[in-house]
Amino acid sequence: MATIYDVAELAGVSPATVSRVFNGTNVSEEKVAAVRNAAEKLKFTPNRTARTLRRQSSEVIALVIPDIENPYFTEMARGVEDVASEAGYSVVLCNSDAQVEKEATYLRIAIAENMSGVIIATADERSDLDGVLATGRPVVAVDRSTSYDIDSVTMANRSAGTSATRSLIDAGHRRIAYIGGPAHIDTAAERAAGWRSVLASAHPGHALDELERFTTFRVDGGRSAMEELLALREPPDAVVAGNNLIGVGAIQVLTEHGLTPPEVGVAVIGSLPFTTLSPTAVTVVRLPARHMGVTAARMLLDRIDGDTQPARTVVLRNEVQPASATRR
Amino acid sequence: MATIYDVAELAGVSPATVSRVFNGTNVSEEKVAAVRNAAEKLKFTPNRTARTLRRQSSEVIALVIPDIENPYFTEMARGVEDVASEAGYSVVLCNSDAQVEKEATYLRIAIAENMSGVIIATADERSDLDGVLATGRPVVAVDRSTSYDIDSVTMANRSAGTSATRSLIDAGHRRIAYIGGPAHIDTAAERAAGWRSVLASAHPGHALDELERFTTFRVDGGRSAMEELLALREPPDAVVAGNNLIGVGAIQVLTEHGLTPPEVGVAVIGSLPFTTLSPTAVTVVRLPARHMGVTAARMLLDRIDGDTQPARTVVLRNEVQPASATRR
DNA sequence: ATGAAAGCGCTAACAC
DNA sequence: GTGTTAGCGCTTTCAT
Repeated sequence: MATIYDVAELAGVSPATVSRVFNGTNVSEEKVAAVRNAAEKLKFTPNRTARTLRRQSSEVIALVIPDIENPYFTEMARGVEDVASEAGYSVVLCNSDAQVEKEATYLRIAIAENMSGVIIATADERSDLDGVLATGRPVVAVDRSTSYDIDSVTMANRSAGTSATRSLIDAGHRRIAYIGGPAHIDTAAERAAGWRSVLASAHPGHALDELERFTTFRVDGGRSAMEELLALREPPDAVVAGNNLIGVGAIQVLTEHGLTPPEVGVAVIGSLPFTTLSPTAVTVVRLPARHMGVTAARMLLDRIDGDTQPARTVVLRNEVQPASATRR
Repeated sequence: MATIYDVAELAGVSPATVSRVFNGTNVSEEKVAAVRNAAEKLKFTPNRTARTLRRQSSEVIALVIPDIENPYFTEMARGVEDVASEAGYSVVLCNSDAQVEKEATYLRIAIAENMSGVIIATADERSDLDGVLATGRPVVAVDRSTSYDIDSVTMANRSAGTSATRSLIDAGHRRIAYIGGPAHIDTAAERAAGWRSVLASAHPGHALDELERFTTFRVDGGRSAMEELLALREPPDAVVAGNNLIGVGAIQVLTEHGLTPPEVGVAVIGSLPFTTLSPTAVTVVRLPARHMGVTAARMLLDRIDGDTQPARTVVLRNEVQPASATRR
């Protein structure tokens, strides 16, 4: 690989001049031309590692998410990527697999590679951001909030829970269960709280506990919880799914039991990825995944550019698409 | 951030010794202890950028895929990631969006960042690997083959096409259409060829052209092609979908027209991601996405370790799951 | 506007 | 086994 020294020699200038040409500072027209020419001839690509070492920062941001196979997060990733690459940054996708240890490893890498910032959907409430923050790098939390005083982009989780539940009530359902992600993740807890509050006021005095299930944010979680609910002496006549994958699992189980929605009512918090269901059968509370990614990326870039205002918290709205609505 | 010099000073040794401790070469027990101690105290993390610059290679591999939102590719990514991280490598996921230009940008970054290798599902037959290959970095092609003489992992695409089509014939369908990805992508062409050959021998003399559709490997591609097919004066009674997303799109349209499978027969090449359909309604030819990623990663690591044998071509088998089979 | 030179943090000869 | 030292390729003062 050619270096700036090779280019400098061929162009008859100093390495510093070559560097300047590639960084857009004051160089005379002729020299610029000479350098570009030489660079072309040698197929020169500036070595980013060297630049990063020298500059102590690289145009790379880390996006740490708990499940790369969940379309919700890949959609978010697209949002991040679009904004970032527009600004000349690359995005490194890191899959923490919802494990704090893996997450920690990736954060360490982000530091060690001099990345300029991190956008993270934390694995857990035990996620440790001390290390990154100590280096002064900006960190933006997405999807889930943290106990740190940092920028965060979340959405109206509680209201997502209430909207989903209400649409089921409006459709005439009475015994409405909730299946959500791990109770210790704030999004899951908030959505459950929304469900609970609606039911509490609709049917005061009814016991809700046996209708509430906390599981993983994955298809198998939705499946097993739905099986449990169906095995109840008095099964629910509707269910709120706490995220897209839980929704898929729940619907799978219902279908297998011959209870295809809307026979049993289903409201999903999150878009049904690649659904093949009739769009009228299920209520969907669409989450602003992409928008979230876009917003987080913008905030992070601001910080990278030196913005020092107090930590901002952005809460995005959701969009309910009741079971009766027409497609798109 | 602390450097090896800081650690060296605190531990009372030379920087070289610190480096040795972190790279597992011969150092006396006491010094190892002293260094680890000092490192701990200073919260020292080796700076990878510097190491990379010095070593001229980094423990990062690039995985370039055309659609990060397609579960097929994320599943593959998981396979790559698992093998890579086991071996101490990180994986950078790059989304080419099926555009040769974006792909080229990422390949340039891979070079400029001294990454040690690339696994790529090319965007196109015009994909240009000259640059990376010229640097001597190993490149492994996955999913799609290339015109370069490099390791590649693909699967039995033609036979996937024939299996899918046969299962439809076995189920009693006669007028079987095919919707596939862009004709210039080899996987799409091969799968179509499989379909064509089965029909040609089953119904010799029948015209196939009007039943064959090439579109994008995305949901909207499947949707529009299915709409076209249904608009035919003599619509098909079954369809082979060339990939998972096309399958989703086709099934969506069929459902919207009240033709829920198996009313119209559907065979999908690729797993239906997060399907909520009854598993008995649709034939699925499962593709070894994860296995493909695993294999490619192993091959790449071999090459990184200096393996110089001639380029290998691995073709993986698929697994047919006919419409009547039970789940999982 | 341009060049000389120092140095980012690490590793790998090379000496001892 | 351990220290000394010379770079890896780039950017950035500081002179000129």
